[in-house]
Amino acid sequence: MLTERQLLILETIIDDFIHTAHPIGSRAISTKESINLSAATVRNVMADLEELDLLEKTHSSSGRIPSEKGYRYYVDHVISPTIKEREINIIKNIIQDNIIEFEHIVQLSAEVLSQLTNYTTIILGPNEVDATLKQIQLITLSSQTAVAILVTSTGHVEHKSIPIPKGIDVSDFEKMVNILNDRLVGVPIVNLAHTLKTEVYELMKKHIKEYKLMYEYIKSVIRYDEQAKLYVGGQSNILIQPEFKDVDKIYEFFTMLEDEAEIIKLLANQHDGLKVTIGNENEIEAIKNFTLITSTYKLGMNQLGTIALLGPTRMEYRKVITLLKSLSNEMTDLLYLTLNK
Amino acid sequence: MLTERQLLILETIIDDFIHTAHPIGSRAISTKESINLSAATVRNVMADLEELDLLEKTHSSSGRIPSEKGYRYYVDHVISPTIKEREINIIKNIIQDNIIEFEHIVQLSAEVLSQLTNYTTIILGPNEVDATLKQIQLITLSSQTAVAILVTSTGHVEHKSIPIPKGIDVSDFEKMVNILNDRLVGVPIVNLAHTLKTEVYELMKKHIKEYKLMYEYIKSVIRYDEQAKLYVGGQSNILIQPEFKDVDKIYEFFTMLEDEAEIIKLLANQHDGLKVTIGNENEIEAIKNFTLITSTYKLGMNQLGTIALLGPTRMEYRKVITLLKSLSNEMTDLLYLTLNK
DNA sequence: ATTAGCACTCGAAAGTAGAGAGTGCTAACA
DNA sequence: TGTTAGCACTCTCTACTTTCGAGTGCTAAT
Repeated sequence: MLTERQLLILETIIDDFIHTAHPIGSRAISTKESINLSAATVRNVMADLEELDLLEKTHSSSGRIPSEKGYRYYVDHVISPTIKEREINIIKNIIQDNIIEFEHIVQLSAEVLSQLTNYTTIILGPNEVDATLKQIQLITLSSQTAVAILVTSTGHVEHKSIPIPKGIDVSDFEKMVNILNDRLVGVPIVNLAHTLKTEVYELMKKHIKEYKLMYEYIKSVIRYDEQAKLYVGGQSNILIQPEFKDVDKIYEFFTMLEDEAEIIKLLANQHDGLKVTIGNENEIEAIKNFTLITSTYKLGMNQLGTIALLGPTRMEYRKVITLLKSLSNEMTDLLYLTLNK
Repeated sequence: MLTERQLLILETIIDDFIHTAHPIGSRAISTKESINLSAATVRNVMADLEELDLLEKTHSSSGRIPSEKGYRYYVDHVISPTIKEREINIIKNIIQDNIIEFEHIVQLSAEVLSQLTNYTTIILGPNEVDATLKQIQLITLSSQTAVAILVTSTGHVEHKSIPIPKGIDVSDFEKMVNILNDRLVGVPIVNLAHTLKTEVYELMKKHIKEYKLMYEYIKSVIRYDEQAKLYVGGQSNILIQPEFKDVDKIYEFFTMLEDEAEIIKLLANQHDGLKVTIGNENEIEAIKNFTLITSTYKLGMNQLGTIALLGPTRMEYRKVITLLKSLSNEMTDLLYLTLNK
């Protein structure tokens, strides 16, 4: 357990470093209003904190910077969320003024969040595992092309244009749509293929001429795109941070962001609530120099998605955590309001 | 008009510079197999080409680099598209193996193009000005929320989730959908609002209880999102280019890419066919250091979209132009095949 | 326990020197 | 007359050195 003095100095150093990105010396701390100690005394405390692995030096005679453990301590013990009403209101207003389209809200939130924080925002869109099929439609555009549209109970719309194989009679299409709507509506998205095989196939045999061909066709239609919607906002913000002087680092960062599969994996596994992962605590190699803060937003009992902020370990934790918490609450409320009443 | 020798040397210098990004000296040119001249002679020719503003020096005793005018000359006079079958086949195969969803094809093409060229690809999706409404649907998710789905004749699907205002009777919804499908199908997308007002409004008066409320509601539904689909691929590729040593430049570039409105403006105004815009020929300040190559792809008579490549003025023009031409042809063919037969 | 003083360390910035690539010009050559 | 070899000159790039200052740890005094 740290003494009060140690805690005060640790906090002051981290706060300072978060804003300057330069190592903090003992003199700079001792001149602070809140601290009535000489530089020498501060040096002693700093040495203690270094002994505890909460601070580091970049070289033998440099000032101190926080270690990852230091940040962790700071996040766990020091931060008392000071709510910045102004910024939260910005988000509230923007969201409420734009109740138009669900996915639009998510995107917008990402942008606003990124602007307010100057970090990169990643939003993993609604996870549809619990959704059921609300309606399915096949619309023929020409004798050779059709558009398939699937609507889920959560209001998500999936569509594909697919060429109609030769041999399938257009008149069979309507029959088919009726059968599908009769049998598949209400079925969980993830079970569609299975239900098609067990329940619908026999029916098709009776009513559809080229039922084998049609079956293969429908199978490809309902193959639900597992791929979650990913939205990344404010990528360029990361370039403002002074730790990105190096083009190699920038390249690494952007390449990482382009690997959607990896990011989805990263975000999909987050548990409920807010989580801060600092530096090497991250499992993915490419972001071991970053801090990732994730927060989930929900609809009723079903987890829907994840909002994340990605920035240097030197992050404005206080501000960011407050904002993120408030945003995911706001979105949860809003989605609940929009979709569930 | 340039002499044959001048042309040869200009071409050789540009070719070289495109790959090395370093100023080219006279000796380097004279040792080339294709050139049987001494360095001194080459120097004389180079001085002539500089006089013509086709080459530049970075400082008084440096080698030469192409000027923007030089690139322009190179693009207009020198390039004889040497088709790289291998790369074109890569694109062909990828496109043909994935005839699933129209927008998917566009995205995929952007990715492949970016990988093959190492530049940033921007694709401006289908411009739907000539499309007509194929079908409209309103699906109620709950007593308070509905999803509206619009399908166009080109197979484009637009959807929105919209809260149902209090006062609208759910039973009126079906009537409404019937009226809409009866009267709006076949109407050009851009005229929907007008037709709704002139033709549908009167009908609504007769059949719908809260027709005023419903009218406002439907109006918001059919407000077609003009916003074209923009897809940017391979952003990080630009970082490979040696001219991007400078973080400021990188920042400028990415900020520009994030300004979608600006980019859409840039690409939407392109005429048919392939167009190369070098450096200061670009109207937008932020890309005056870049070359933009655009190519349109079409469906029948209607222009559909624009594919663009953005890279340093030192660009592999030969390769890029060939690829882009072939890709837009390929996409034109494919879309024609998919949507129009 | 706290602080002032001091010698020491290290990195960042500025200055210096030399090497190398390239040019333009002149004079010789085919 | 067009081409080439030779040479002095220019400018950048790199490596090395020097200097400066911020910061530390230790010791001794308060």
